[in-house]
Amino acid sequence: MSASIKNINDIIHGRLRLGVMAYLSTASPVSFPELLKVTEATNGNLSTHLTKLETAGFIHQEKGYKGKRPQTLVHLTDEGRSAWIEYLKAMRLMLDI
Amino acid sequence: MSASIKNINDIIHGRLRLGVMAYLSTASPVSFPELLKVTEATNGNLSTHLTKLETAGFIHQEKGYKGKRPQTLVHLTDEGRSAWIEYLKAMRLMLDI
DNA sequence: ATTTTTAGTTTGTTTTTCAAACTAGTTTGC
DNA sequence: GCAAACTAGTTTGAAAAACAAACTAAAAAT
Repeated sequence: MSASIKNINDIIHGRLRLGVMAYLSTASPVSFPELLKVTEATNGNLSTHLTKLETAGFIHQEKGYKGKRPQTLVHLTDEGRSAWIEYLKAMRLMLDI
Repeated sequence: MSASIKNINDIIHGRLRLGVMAYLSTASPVSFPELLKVTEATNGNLSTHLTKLETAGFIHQEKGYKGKRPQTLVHLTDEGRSAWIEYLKAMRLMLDI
């Protein structure tokens, strides 16, 4: 079947996580606050979904400091980039675009 | 923001419902059993999601008979087609494809 | 006539999503 | 210098969604 939903990665497909991945695919690393802005998510929600993406191995959260303030930099991993490319392929097929 | 996840219709975006809508966009009406086959969903799951799509006004379930057996034909509504087109637009933008 | 198959729906559990509340430290205003 | 407000997140509990097992109901097959 050409339009198989089986090939859609559910970790990436979730609405907020999709936004994060799409953004990271063009800009990585990105700070937590910047992701907050572009996704318009709440802190808690973003935090949870980043954890999920990290557990899946698609991103890495680098905990550091910017001056004296803590700052988390979110990196797209190689695995994440591969998964993203696969996701795009699957969606193109499914959506016929 | 160009890649806003806000524009992604959540009713359509759900994995199984996305499969249903994608299929219906190229073939409507379609019988319940055929949808079962192409989506590889369980009956209960498909039934639930069709109800959700119908409540949203995106499909219509025509309950009729094929010979003596009951047969549900699932139609994409005009509203459903519009929503699908919007969804495609939003995804193209988001995925940059 | 009993078993199997078709065509679904209902229901209860599991998973996911979400945002309010919380922690911890920093900067700013008085 | 200290109280208030802000930054940067995490934890947690409630609500929603997903899922499949169990059920209903009728037809077809044996």
